[in-house]
Formats: sequence, C-alpha cells, structure tokens
Amino acid sequence: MASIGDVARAAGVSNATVSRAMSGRGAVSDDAREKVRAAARALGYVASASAASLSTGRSVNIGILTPVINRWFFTEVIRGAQEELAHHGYDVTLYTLGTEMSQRTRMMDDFIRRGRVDAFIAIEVPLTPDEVRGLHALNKPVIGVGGAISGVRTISIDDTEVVRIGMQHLLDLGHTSIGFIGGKDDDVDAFNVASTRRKTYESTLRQAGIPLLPGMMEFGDFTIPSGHVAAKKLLTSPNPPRAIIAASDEMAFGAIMAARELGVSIPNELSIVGIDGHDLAEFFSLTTVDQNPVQQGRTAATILLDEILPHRSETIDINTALPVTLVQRSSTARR
Amino acid sequence: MASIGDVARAAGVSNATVSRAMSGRGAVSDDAREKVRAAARALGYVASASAASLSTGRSVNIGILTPVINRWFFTEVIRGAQEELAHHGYDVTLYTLGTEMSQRTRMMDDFIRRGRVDAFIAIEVPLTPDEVRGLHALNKPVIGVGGAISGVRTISIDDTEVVRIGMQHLLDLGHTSIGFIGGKDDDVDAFNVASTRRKTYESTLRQAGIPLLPGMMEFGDFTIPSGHVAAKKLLTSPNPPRAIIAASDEMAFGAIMAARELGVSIPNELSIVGIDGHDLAEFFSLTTVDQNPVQQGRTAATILLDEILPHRSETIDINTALPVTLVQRSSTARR
DNA sequence: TTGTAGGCGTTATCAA
DNA sequence: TTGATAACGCCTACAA
Repeated sequence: MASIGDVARAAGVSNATVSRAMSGRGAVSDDAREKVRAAARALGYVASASAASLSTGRSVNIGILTPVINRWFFTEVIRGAQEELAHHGYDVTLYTLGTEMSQRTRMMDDFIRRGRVDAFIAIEVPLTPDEVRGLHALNKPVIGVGGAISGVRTISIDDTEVVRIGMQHLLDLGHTSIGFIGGKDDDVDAFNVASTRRKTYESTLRQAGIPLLPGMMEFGDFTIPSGHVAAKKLLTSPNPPRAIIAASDEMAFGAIMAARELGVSIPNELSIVGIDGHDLAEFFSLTTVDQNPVQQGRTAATILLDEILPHRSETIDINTALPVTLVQRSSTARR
Repeated sequence: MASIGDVARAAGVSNATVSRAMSGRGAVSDDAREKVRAAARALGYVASASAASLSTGRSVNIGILTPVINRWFFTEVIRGAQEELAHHGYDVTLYTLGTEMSQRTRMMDDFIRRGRVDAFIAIEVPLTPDEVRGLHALNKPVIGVGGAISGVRTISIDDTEVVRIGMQHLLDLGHTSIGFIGGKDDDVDAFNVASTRRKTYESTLRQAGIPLLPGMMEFGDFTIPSGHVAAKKLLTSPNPPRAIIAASDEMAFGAIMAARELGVSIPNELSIVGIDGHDLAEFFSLTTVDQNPVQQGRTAATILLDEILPHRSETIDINTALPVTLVQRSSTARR
C-alpha cells in the first residue's frame, strides 16, 4: 500500500503538504495540489484510516446498533442511514446485539469500546441504564431510532398518531365494527409500541362513541403468520368485525390472506388497514399508514453528522416526531 | 478514554506488560496478569482499534460488500457471517455498493482502500475485472458468496443441483406437466443464476423424456409480485401446468397466492416447489429446496478467518458447493 | 518475566 | 505556502 511518504516523494513535496492537499485542510498552492493529486492517483493512495484516526481522534465511521438485521424495519432504517452517511464519506460498522445475553454484553463492553466509531445509531435497542451510561462514558454522540431510550435522543414516529390516522380513516368510511390486531405487550415490548398502539385503538374507539366489544382484539408478533392466526380468530368469532386495523403491515398481510381463505371479501365485507408502509403493501393493495423507516434512518444520520461535522448546522428539531402518511389503497372501503 | 499508560500506572507495570497481558501474546506472570486485568476492568480499558491496527497492520474488522441489504438472501448471509466473525472478536463494516454507478466507484476507490478491514466478503457482487484487480492490489483476502467471480474464490450452492432436486421431486411424484417461473436472464443476471436454473429446468425435462411445451415458462425478478404475475399467466394459459417450480421462494409465494385467487387447489390440482428455504416457506406450506444462506455466510467467514488467524487450520474444501436440502411440505403431492 | 524504545502512517503546530 | 517535527496509542523486538 502506498503511504503518504511515497506520494510526497513522487510529487516532490513534503508529507505535510500531501496531507494538506488531500484533506483540503490548510493552504496549498494550486501547483502543489495538482502534483499531489496526480501522484496520489497514480499510486492509488488513500490515507490509512487507522493512522488518520489515531492522529485526529476521528474515525469517519459510524456504529449502528441493532438487535437483528433480518427484519424489514431494521434493514430499511440501516439503508437510509447508510445512504446518508456514505454520502458524507462515512463508513458504517454494524453491531448486531443478537438475542444471547453473553454476546450482547461482549458487544457493549468490548467491541463498542475499541473506539472504531465516532458516533452511534441505535435502532430499536432497549438499552439498559447501565448500557446508556457506558455509551455516554465513551463521549460520543448516540441517537436512537424507533424507540425512546431514557437519556438518549431518539427520533421516531408518534405511535399514537399512527394508529389514530388509521382509525380515523376507518371511521371516516363509516365503520363502527373495528377489530384490532396488535403486538403482545410483554417483556419484548420494551418501547411500549405494542401497548401504546393498543391503548390508542381503545381510546379512539371510545372517543367515537363506539363500545369496545369483547373478542375484538387479538395479538401477534408483528409477522405475517401471527397476523394470519389473529385474523382467523377475529373473523371466525360470533360477531366478526367489518374492519381491522393491524399494528404492522406484515400482520395485515396475514390478515388479508386469512380473509381470503375464509371467503371474506376485501373491501366489500371487510376493510383492512396496516401500519408501516411496507414494500409489499402495494402488492396486497393494502391501505397503510406509512412510517417511512428509510427517512427515519436518514434523519438520524443527518442529526449525527450535524453534531460531528465541524461547520454544519442544518439544525433539526428533534422533538418533533417524524411525519407519517396515510396511503390509501383498495383494502379499505365505505361501510 | 483510558489508554494503555493509565492501566500500566494503575497496575504498577510497564505498557509492554499491559499489552502482553491483555492480548495474551508473550509471557506474563500470573501476578502481573491479574493486576493488569483488574486495573483494566476498573478503568474500562479496551485497546484502541486504530492504534492497535496501525501498529500491527491488522484491524480485526471484516468488510462485507453487498449490492443491497434489504433483500432476504443478503440479510441472511450477513447474519451468518457476522455471527461467526463476532464469535472471533471481529467487527463488520458494511459496504453497500448500491445501484448508482458513481456511488459504487466511490466505495471501491475510496472507502475500501482506507485499510479499515483485513479481508472482504462479497455477497453476490458482480465485480468487474478492474475491481477484482483493485481488491487484489490491497493484498487482502477476498471471498465471494453466491456468485462466482473470476479471480475470486467463491462459496455458493450449485444452481444446477438445486433445480434438479426440485424437479426430481416433482418427477418422483409423477408430474409430467411442469411449468417454470424463472428469473429474467438479462444484464442484472451477472452470475447466470437465472439462466442456469432455466437451462437445468429444460434439460431435466428433456432427460425425463418430457417435451417442453410452449407457454410453460414465465419470468420474474425473484419477488412475490413478479411470481404472482408469472403464475397467473401460466395458470390461465390454454394448457396450464399441473406443477410449477419457481426459481425463488418469494416467487413461489406469489404463485401460491395466484393459484388461490384462481381457485386452483394446492396440492390437488397444482403442486408448487420453490428454491431458497425462506422463513415464510413454512407459513405457505411450501416445499422448497433449502440453500441455507446463513450457512453460506458462516462458511465464508470461517474460510476467511482460517486465512487470517495465525494458528488455525480447519481446512475447508472450497471447491465443493454447499449442500442444499429438499424440505417437503404440503404444496406438493402425487399427481 | 519485565521494561525500554523504535516504529506504524497521519495530522497539526510552529518556524521559516 | 511550505517543511520539520512532535504527538496519537499500541505492539514488539531487544536487552536486561
């Protein structure tokens, strides 16, 4: 690998000038810059990340913490964040915490402390107070996406809003018999998205003066299969709903398939609305409340860069939840 | 951040001893090791990645090159690779090449040459000869997953085998009217997986003495919607097949839904087999040829570590394609 | 078994 | 505008 000295020699200048010419920091004559550029190109020179990092204290690398990477929401957020970061020359190192506790502590205690990154994006990671303390001790910016962590700025959507929009859509269409497919609000629901969405379903119904009948709520784990099971229960109950709102698009897909199997016609006999804005929503003609995770990732990255980069200040109001939008398709219709 | 000197001082030894004690390389007395460990723990010391890397020339970090990250195969491979790498203390830095050419060259020419990683895993990236040259010039191991690149070792499944197994299964069940949903073998099909699978479909049919009727092949882009469209065409043709083999599970899912919509009963009137081993295959009761991408990622990582790590030699025969297995479910039945 | 010291490739400070 | 030079934090001969 060519190093700065090689370039300096080839260009007939000092290391210092090469460094200045390549980084853009410090004054360099046009002539010198030209020679350096040419030499660098010829030698295929790129400054060593570790040397530069050791010297400056900055690594031009962002760490992304996630519990898993093989689920829709996470890959979309990563995609958005990475896009924005790459645009500014930043690499992305992935820290997948996984489900196993020992692996997780190892990630937090060793991997993350090697100082390989300048900042962190934590995607729906329910960090413990200890972990937050540990992260802050690193003295590096941290931003959460998708779930509020105490002590960490978080950008996310408003889980109340998202359900309200979906519900309002159904109410506007004249629906009064509305079922709910939510997430189980157990220990895994560290961010209360499952419970918040359920509560909003209930309160919206109440405000509309519609009684919450028993058997109108079923719960899954946000996946297609679980939505399928939940919908089957709902639709085969003595008094099946004429509309369903699902807490995730994937559960809505499962519900759509369940309806088809049961011969329940959508949207004639049953309206379904999902929450997410999943790529497959169009295929299923699913009306959904789009939460645009790519945008969430991109925003998180932008905020972080804003903090890290020297002269930048596209100040972003962090306290505002990101917008969500209703995307109407043919899974919903007037009652 | 605590650095090696802080630990040395706290433990009452020299920097060198701390280094030896923490890394395990070189002789250290039990007593010293103990003191160092304690001091390190107390200070939360972890060796700086950039300093260590600058000094040793090794970064304990692997780069994963992928065209995209939001598709099933890629996330599964990444998951497998990352799991194995993390197990050995390695970080993973993600280089998403994306679709845009300028972004791609930037990744290849700048990002990748910063020397942040010790080796590369390229997941289904059709590297150009120039790019391969560039990668090799870095003098770092490269291994491909899922598509053979000239000049780069690749681990992958046998695309012929995978179709043959699926076809054989259908033939064993007595099927003679077998349709094919493949991928378009256009410019995107750099690895010829689409064309290889189609050719194998054709040759298997030929060998079984079954004529290839017109209208028995349709092509998509490996996604659910495209499989849905393809199956509709197949099933509404004048002479619809009694069995279908799809080049991906997602296309098979689309096909299953198409059949349902058309009132074609599976497996009574139509048998369907997919290729992939997708998580949702069980939900769809899809018989599929499992290509275990997680294992592919894990194997790639193992081979790389084998090469990088000093005293290791779980020699793996690279020339053998990874095994694939038929997983029988209820989407296929005797004719 | 331990410590000293040089070197890894950059950046940044300071003189010139 | 340029060039020496001292960090940056760690590892690793080498000597003790």
